[in-house]
Amino acid sequence: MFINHDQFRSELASAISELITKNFSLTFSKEKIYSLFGPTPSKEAGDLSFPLFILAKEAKTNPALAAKTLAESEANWPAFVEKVQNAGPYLNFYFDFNKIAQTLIPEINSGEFFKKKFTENTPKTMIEFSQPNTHKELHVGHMRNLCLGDSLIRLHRYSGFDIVSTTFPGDVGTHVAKCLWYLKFHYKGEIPKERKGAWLGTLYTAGNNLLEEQRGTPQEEKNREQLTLILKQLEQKSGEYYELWKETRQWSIDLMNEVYQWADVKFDVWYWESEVDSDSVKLAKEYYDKGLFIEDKGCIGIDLSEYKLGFCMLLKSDGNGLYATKDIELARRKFQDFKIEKSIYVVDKRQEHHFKQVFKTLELMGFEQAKNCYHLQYDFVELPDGAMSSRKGNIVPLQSLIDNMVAMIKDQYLSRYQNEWSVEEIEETAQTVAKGAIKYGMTRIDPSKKIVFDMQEWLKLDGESGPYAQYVCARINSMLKKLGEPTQQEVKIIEKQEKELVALLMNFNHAVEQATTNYRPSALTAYIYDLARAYNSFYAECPVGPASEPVKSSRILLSNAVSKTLKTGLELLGIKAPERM
RNA sequence: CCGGGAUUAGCUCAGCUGGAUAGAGUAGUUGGCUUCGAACCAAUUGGUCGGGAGUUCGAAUCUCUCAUCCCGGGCCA
Repeated sequence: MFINHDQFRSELASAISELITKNFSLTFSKEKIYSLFGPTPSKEAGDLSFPLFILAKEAKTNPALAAKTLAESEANWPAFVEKVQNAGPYLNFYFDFNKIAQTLIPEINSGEFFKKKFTENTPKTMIEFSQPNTHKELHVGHMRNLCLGDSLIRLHRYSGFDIVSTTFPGDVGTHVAKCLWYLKFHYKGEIPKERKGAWLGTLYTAGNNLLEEQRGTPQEEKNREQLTLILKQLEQKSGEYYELWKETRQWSIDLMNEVYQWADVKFDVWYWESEVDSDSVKLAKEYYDKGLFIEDKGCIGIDLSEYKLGFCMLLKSDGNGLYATKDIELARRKFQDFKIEKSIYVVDKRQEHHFKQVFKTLELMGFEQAKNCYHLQYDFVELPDGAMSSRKGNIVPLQSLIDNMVAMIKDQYLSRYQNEWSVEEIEETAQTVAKGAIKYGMTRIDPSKKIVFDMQEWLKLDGESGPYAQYVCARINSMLKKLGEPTQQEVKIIEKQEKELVALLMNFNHAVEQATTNYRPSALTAYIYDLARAYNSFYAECPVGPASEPVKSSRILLSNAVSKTLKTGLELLGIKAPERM
C-alpha cells in the first residue's frame, strides 16, 4: 500500500540496483533496496547506509567483499551523492546537502512536499475510537484513547487513506440505571445549571457506593426491584425513567461534545449502543436459525473452542444480548453502511479476548472484511496508587487536568505578557499550549505501555514535550516577522547544524509512514522532537539576522521550512502551534 | 490452571520489526542571556538491556525457561 515516496532514496535505490546487476549478474529490485536503507551509526560514517547481508547471501559472497566491490565499481550515482564508502558489510552514502536542499526546501516551503503521493490501493477504512459511557465522568484515561485515535485518523488521511471516523458511546446498561436510581431515590440537592454531565458522573459513583453499602441489608431487595423497573422502562422505551434517561443522556452528550470540541476531534458517524441493541438480538436469532450459533445451557452463542477462543455468548438465558452481540451488529452496519474494507478499533487491552471472539465470529458469519479488522489495544492510564475507576470515584476528571495546566501555564510563563497581550490572547495561548502538552504526552508513550498519571509530573513542561516543539514554531515565527522576506532563493548549507536540519527534513514523510503503518503515533512525536531540538541547536550556533547575504536569506528559507514541517507534524497529532507563547 | 502484555541509566521513556560503539528527557555537576525569544543551548556523571540457556557471521530485538508486575478466560462491559 505504501509506495516508495522518497525521491532521494528512490533514485539512489535505482542506481544501486543497476550496479548490482552489473557486478553480480542478478536482479535485486529497487523496492527491496529502498526498504533496506538504514541509518548510519554516526555522522562521520555517512548519512545513509545500505547493508549487504542479504545480497551477499544471494550472490554467494561475503557482505564485506560485496560492499567493497560496489564501492569501487564505476557507477552513475545521483548528483546529491557526494561520496560512497564501504565500511565492513555496509555501503555508506555521504550526501551533498546543498544539492538536496536546493530541491527539498522549496518543495517544503511551497507545501508541495506534504502533498506527495504516499500510497496506492488503500482499503476504505473505518477507525472507531472514544467509547465513553453516558452517565459517567470523563477522566484523563479517556484522553489517551481520544488522542491515539484522532492522531491515527489524521495520519491515515495524510497518507491518502479514505477514512471514516466513528465513536460508539455506551448509553444503556446497568450503569445508567444505577445513576438514575440514585438521582430519583436518594439525591436531595438541586440540579446544577451547568456542567451537568460531570455532575451526573458523581451521581453514578454515589449510587454505586450506596448499593455496595446496602448489600446484605433488608434494603437490598428493594433496590433490586427499583433497578429492574428502571431497566425495564428503558428497554420498553416508555415511562418516567425513559423520559429521565432522554434528558440526562443529553447532559452527558453535551459533556462529550464539549470535550471533543476542546480537543478538536470530529466524528463522521456516531453509533449508539441503544440503537444497535434490539437489532443485535435479531441478528443473533437469525444466525441461530441458520444453524451457525448454538444453544448451550439456555444461552445462545458460538463455540470457538477449536480456535482456542472458548464459547462466545451472544444471548443470555433471559434473551438479552451482550456486549459482543452489539459489536457484531455494529460491525455488520459498518460493513454495509459504508462499504468499508478495513476496520480499526482503538480500545483498551482488556477487550483483547472480546475482539478476538468478535472478529472470528464475523469471519464465520461470512464477512470477508473480518480478516481486516484490527484491535489497536493500549494499556491504561493509572494513578500512582492504582487503577482509575469511575465506579469507585478515584479518577482525575479531564477538566481538572486542563484547568490545572492552563492555570500553571498562565502563572509560570504567560504572566510576563500580561501588560502586552490581551486577556483573550493569554487565555487562548494557554489553552493551545495545554492541548499541546496533553496530546503530546498521551501519544509519545507506546500504546503497549501503561501510563502512571502524576499531576505534578504532567505540569512540568521542560524537555521532550509538546510545548517544546510549539516553542520552536513561535521562535521562528517571531524571527521571520522581524527579518522579513529573503532577498534571494538559493539555500546554502554550511554548518553541521544546517546539514542536520536538512537530513531530518527529508525524512518527514518517512516518519509519518512509520507512525501510520505501525499504528504508533509515538514514531512521529520522536521525529518532531528531534527536529525541534536540531533547530534549537541551529538557533544557538547559527545567527540568522546578523548573517550577511546570501547566508541570511538561506537561513530564513531553512527556518521557514522547519516551521512548516513542525506545524504539519504537530497537526497530525491534533496540535496547533500558537503565533507566540 | 490456561492465554496475552510489560521488564532498558536513580526516575520517565526511545531503540526504525535481526545489524555498526544501546540513545533522549529528567535528576546531579559545570558553562552560556546588554547580542534574531533562556519554555533555550553546550559539556559531563550515570547501563551485566529482569536472570539463565539457545538459534547465527551478528540478539535489547527471535526461541525456550525462570522471576516480578499488569490484564483477560459463557449469563458484567
